[in-house]
Amino acid sequence: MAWTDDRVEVLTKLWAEGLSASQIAKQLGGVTRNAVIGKVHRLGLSGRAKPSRPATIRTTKPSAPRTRTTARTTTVTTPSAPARTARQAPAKPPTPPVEAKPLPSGEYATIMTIRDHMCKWPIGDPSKSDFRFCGRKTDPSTPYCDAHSSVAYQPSRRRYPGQKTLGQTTMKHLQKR
DNA sequence: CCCTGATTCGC
DNA sequence: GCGAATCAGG
Repeated sequence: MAWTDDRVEVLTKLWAEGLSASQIAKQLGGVTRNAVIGKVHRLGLSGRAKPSRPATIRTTKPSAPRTRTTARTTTVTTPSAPARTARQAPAKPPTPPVEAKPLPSGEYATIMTIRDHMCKWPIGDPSKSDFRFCGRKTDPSTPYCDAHSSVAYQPSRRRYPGQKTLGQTTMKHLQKR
């Protein structure tokens, strides 16, 4: 399929809107995302919202030795006691009553800012960069705030027949895979 | 493994 | 000019 003027127009528009190449390709139809990207480059509009990102320097030369110019240790100033790793995902066996809610105050705790007495309920995907902790105030005895404690330690309502419900005796349920 | 864009190069 | 193949990264 040829790049007609109006198709290019659509491409340009969608690209400017921030759609991904594959999405644009899907919408245009008849082209792959590679085609879209290729066209985008040929049109000279490769980087759209590039806040201070001159160009992703890429040594793409099969025969060219790669010069690794890395080594950049981020200096981290951790106040005091390092936050213990908050593990254990929500774990929704029978019924996930409440999902993790962001802070009402709009604040979030990151792995950097989490401290003692801050709720360590995970919010988001730990593998993502937007991973946060609840961060609300907690009792000294619990890693979670009230709301999240009630979720985390919820006594399994309906257990299998023959098994008694065990209240909140599960402080140390490790999750293994 | 899914996705993203970037680049190369034969067509 | 085009875009598949490939690469590099998230």
